[in-house]
Amino acid sequence: MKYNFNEIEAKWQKYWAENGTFHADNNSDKPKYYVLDMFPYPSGAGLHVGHPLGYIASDIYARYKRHKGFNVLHPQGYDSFGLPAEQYAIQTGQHPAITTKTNIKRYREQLDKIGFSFDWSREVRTSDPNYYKWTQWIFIELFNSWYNVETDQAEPIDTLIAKFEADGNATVKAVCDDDVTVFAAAEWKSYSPKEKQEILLKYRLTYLAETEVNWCPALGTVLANDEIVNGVSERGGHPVIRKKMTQWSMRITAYAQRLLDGLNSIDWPQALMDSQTHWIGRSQGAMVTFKVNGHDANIDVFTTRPDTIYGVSFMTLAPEHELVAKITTEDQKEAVQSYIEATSKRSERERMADVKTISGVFTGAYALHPFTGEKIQIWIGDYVLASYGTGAVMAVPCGDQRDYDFAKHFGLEIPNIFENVDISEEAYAEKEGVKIANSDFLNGLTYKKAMKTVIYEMEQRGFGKGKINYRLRDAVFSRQRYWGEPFPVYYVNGMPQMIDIKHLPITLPEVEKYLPTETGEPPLGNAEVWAWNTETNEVVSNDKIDHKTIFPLELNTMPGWAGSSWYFFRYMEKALRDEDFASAEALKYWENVDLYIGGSEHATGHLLYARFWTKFLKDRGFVGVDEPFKKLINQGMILGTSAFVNRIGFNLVFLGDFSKGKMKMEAMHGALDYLSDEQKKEISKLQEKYRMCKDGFISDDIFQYFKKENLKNEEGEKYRNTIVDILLKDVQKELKDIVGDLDIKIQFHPASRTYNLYKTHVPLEYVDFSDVLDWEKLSSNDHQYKDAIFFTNEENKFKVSREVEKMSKSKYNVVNPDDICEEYGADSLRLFEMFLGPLEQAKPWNTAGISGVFGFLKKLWKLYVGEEGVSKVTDATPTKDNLKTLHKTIKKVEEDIENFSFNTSVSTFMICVNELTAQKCSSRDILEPLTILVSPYAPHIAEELWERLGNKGSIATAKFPKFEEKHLVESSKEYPVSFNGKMRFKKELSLDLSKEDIEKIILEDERTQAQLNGRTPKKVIVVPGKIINIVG
RNA sequence: GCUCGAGUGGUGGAAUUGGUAGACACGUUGGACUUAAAAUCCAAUGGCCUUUGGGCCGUGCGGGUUCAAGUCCCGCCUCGAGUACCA
Repeated sequence: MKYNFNEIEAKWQKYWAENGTFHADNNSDKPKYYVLDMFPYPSGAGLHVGHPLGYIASDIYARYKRHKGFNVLHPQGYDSFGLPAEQYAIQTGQHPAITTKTNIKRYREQLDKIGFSFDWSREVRTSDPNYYKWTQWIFIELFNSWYNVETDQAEPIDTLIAKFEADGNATVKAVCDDDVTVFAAAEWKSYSPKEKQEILLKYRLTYLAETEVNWCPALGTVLANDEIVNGVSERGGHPVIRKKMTQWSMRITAYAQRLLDGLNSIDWPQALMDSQTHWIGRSQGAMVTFKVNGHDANIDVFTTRPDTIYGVSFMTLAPEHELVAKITTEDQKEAVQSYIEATSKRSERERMADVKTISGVFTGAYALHPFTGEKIQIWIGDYVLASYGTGAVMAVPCGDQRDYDFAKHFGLEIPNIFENVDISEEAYAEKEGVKIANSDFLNGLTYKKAMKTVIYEMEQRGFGKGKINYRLRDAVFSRQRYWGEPFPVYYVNGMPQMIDIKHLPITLPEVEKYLPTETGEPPLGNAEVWAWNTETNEVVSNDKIDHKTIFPLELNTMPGWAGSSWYFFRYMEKALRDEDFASAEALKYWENVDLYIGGSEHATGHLLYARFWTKFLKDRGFVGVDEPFKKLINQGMILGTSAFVNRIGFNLVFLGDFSKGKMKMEAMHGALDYLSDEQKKEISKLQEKYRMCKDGFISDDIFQYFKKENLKNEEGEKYRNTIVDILLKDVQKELKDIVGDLDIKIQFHPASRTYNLYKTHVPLEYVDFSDVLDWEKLSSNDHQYKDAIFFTNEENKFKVSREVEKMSKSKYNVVNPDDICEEYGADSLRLFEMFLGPLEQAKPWNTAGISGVFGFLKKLWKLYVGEEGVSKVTDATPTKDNLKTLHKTIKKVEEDIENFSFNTSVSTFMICVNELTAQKCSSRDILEPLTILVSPYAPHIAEELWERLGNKGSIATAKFPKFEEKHLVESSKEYPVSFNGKMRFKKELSLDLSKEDIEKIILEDERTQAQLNGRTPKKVIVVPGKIINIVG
């Protein structure tokens, strides 16, 4: 009987769904294990073969853990808020909720076909109001919290208010805005409620503040730092400018150190931890205050090298620095003004691309060196970033290359404060290996000692102190978008008010248009019913706003990362609840995610924010763990193999182009005068047509030849003319149909001597395995190729060229898993995706190899099932070889799964089945355990064979076979015998033999004698059980 | 520029603590079965030489350590990923 995968897979998928086979239990005697995938964004394009790679890996692990006796939680859901749904809505007017629902349905169908062991009963959708109710709840809790530095954790805001009431804020150690002023308890009590709220906002973990944000005009929204790549938006690649706006922010900086420390307790890829470490960017140094000469103003600078303070010869401020306007002298005003204007015009990207150009301007003002009291010039320059540190630097040109270059460029002094160091060419930026000189009390000290000494001195004298600075910025939390979580916030007198938790969720209002309003407000500005009635506690129509009991609601929505920052906790509960996001028992039982699999692109976004929220929830006692994901694996991207056609483009123009006034009269012989208007029109059409189809496509083999030989040489010229001739012939023929015998010549424009070569993606469906393009089908189906000319090779075939790149719709290189499931089955797809290579590695998709795993499954099937569907399995006692094969496989597969080396276990299965087939093994004692081994990888066929073996119910929790060493114990070994490290022959020897015995036997072997050819070996190395090496 | 990772047959990739390089597949070639195709099975398959015994070369390049190096050390080259004036 044939291996009928379609039938088997449908049967078992139905069985699993009907029996709830993979529903996890929150009470169990078994140890728990939580396996999670990064949940997908349900895009309109559906799943491609790259998506399931990580899901297959985690599914194998989840199924393996079930066999190993764990109570496994393996949920799945959808990150269903987001930009693409909204942009689709803008284009089509379709409500994002509807497109999202459609997309989710499609995703679910595709996922189900692959046979994942997901517990769908716990499904999460971030756009579901019953889910985002709790996202809103977390936001409120963040608002109602502050970060106490003394206890090093978040606390309810009430404890802060209590401190204010008792002692004012002087003794409070909190992470807060820089601009808080000191007040006493009495003052606090005298403040109006509004003043109190304004002060508290500076302490809250989520706060509303006017800050410089990344504004993306094209997307009409602000973006967080991690959403910007190379100075442009991650989505769409639009320019981003800096703009001052009032926005919600998350005080993630309060957690900088804990986010850094936490990395030591988790098992994540080094590269990922490195990028988080770098993103957080801890640097240790000092904050130093410089007085501005003649002004009542100070410039604070952060430096990692306070030891070089005597090398300071000027200061540089960012052009945006707030003091610039104040301190600039009358003489320099114009120069400074025009410099600031020039830099502000440059986009972030331009500034980054152009790091070599040194620019800056002197403000005319001077600072006073805190130790020497010397006057030092204050400059502005755009190499100083407003967003890092204090936006100002103390320039030490002898010790910092940027300061050095700046000083050189503007002819500033470069004092040397290092012993025996040449700074005539470049700065000396090393910390170690040098002693400080010309620095008063620091002379002769090394870096470490000088640091300690100078910080101590500065603290004593009161103009500086040791400080740790982080690169990490607070995260902007507002988005000017429609399709996101609405804030549970309304405004009274411009002050934000939280809606009481018991009235959540505040659901997204209906709007007519999803674009921002004309006044620049977010799309929620289009909502007509978007005001909060504080008496009835409901959302009411905007026209009722009276600012007494009915107030306007927040118009921004939350960013994409809000819903994904806590979803892993939601899965711990069986269903959505009214009273909490998950019960305390469920949270306690499941703790955190044991294994998390997903892409590395979330390194500084999702994975950082999720850690931040988890730590916050832990501080406030809502969850019991400090880190959300214990172990994390990044799956590599599956790349698509795109197909290109090479295009050679000529400028095909009529001599005498009367429509463009480019006529060459001598070529015309006045012939045009005889043309009727009708004919002129026809000729115009013809021109238009051939302007449109000025392309010749060249088969790749010919193209490669020309690339090598160049079209300009003689051979190339000949070919070029051939193309031209073919084109010409067509044009002439058509022209003749119009003008009859009139003498109108068609030629190529002189410009056609130049030609362009370029590539165009073609859909993969027109290309076969041997890269041959069905160009006839392509040109008849695809309008843009309708009039194209394809130049084929000698065999009259057209070959495309190939390139490996990221799968995307626009590149026509997307491969859909449904087709594979249909043709080879889900088990083949699963095995094949694993067999492609190591999980973490990026790899191109190439379907050619799928027949290998498919063939394996057929062989596996044939081991159990005979021609007529009769079971081949017998109760025969397994042979020694049978047992050896089985146990070898158990050992390897177990090791491989534990090491996430799924590709090698697929080969192990192949070897095992090949061997058992050769051994004609039919023994149940071998085949039954083998079924369990295969089950995590190819669950459908495993279930079917398990049933055919006479077992009742699912194989899912069958006990993983136990490896027994005794079956692998050998009495002899075929030793490789090497001479000077090169293997020459093999000899079967008993493992009982001593080193001496082995040496003796080997030296007596005639092949050894032949190799030695009379020489005496200098040395004989015998590693028992491994190798023999003879030197000499 | 900096940080990290990777370079192995025609292709994807194996190779435990330094111990038989190329497992397992794909592809290719030849063969069996078949009217034919598909499917299946068998054999060969790193390169070069060969008197058919075998020999030489071979894991990006150049050195080194070692009885033994894809694996360890030093210096380069190439590719990929991340990051980008971080004071």
